Amino acid sequence: QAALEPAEPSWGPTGGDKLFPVRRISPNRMKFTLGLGSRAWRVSWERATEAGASPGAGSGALRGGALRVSSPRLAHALPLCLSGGGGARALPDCSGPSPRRSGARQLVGSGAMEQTYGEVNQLGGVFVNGRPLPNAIRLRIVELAQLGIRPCDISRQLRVSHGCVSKILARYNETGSILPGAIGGSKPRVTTPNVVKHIRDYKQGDPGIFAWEIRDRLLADGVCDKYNVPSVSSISRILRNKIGSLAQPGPYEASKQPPPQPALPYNHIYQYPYPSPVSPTGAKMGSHPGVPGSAGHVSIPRSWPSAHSVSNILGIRTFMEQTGQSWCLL
DNA sequence: ACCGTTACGGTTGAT
DNA sequence: AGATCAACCGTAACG
Repeated sequence: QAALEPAEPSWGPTGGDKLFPVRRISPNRMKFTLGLGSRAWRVSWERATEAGASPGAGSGALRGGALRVSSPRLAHALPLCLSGGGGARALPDCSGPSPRRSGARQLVGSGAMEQTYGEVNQLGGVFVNGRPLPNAIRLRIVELAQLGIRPCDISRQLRVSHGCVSKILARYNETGSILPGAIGGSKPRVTTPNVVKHIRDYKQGDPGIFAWEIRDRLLADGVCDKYNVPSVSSISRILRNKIGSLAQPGPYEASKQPPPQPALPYNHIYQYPYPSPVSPTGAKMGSHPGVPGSAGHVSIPRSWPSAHSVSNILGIRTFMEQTGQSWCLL
C-alpha cells in the first residue's frame, strides 16, 4: 500500500476538456515517485500486473511470467519492458520513462536519484502516461473479452480505463493484433529518386501536365501505389524545387546512390504471430482472422521487426522456433 | 450502467 | 546536441 502513496501528489490540472476549460485531476489519479532501487516500485507494478495477469487463475502463461519483475535493479533497467530485444524501431511496450525527456522528472539529490514511474488511475490501476499498457495486460483484456466478460467488467477487473479497454478491443477486432502502434519516428519519404525521375519524365513529355495528372500517372504506371503516392502538393513542390527548369538532372539523383527503400511499406501490418488463433493460455481467440497466413489483414499502420512479436515479447515459443526455423516478416 | 469518442498531457524516434 | 514534428499512448470526461 505504501507503494501507492504518492511522495508528492500531483493535484494540478491535467488539461482541459470539451466543456470544462480546466479538468481537475481525480484525487485517485496521482503520480508517485519512488527512489531507485526501492522495493516499492516492484510491489506497485506487481499489484498492477496481478490485476491483469492473475485473477481467474487459468492464465498460466501470464502468471508470474514475463511481466513479473522480481529484482528492483532489474526493474530499474527495464521498468515495464517485456523484452530486451533490439531493433530499429522502438519497442512500444517499454514503458519506462526515457532518460531524454523524463530527465526533468529525475531528481538527483543527496546521492539518491528519484524517478517518477507512473500514475494511478481512478480505478487504482498503475499506468505510465504516454506509454502503452504492458502486453500482458493487453492480452488479458482480449482474453477476457473472448470469454464473454463485458468490457466494463474487464475495465474494473484489470483497473484499466474503459476507454482503453474499448480501444484495445476495437483494434484487436479490426486487426487481430493486441499490440500498440509504433510510437515515434517519421514516415518514409515517398518522393524517392525514382519517383522524382518519373515526375520529371512526365513533365518533360508534357510540360503542361498538371500535378494531379502526374499523380494519376504515377499510380497508373505502378510507380507508386495508393499508400505511397506523393500528394499533389508534394508533386508541385518537386516540380518547383527539384525539376524547375527541366534542363539538368537535379543533384538529387545525379550521382547519388538512392537511399534504400524502407523494407516495409508504411502501412505494413503487424500480425499477431500466433500459429493458430489460440492464445498462449489456451483460450480460444475467437474466429478472428488476424493470425499469420490471413492475407489482406492490413490495418495497423507501421510495424516492428519480428523480434518484437508478442510471442517473443512474452517469451512464448513460436511455431517457427519450435520447428527450428527463423522467421521474418520481411 | 454502459460504451464510443475525444481533448489532453505525455513519450518516442526520425528528421 | 538539441529542436521540431508527427506518430502513438492511456486517462478522464462527455454524450
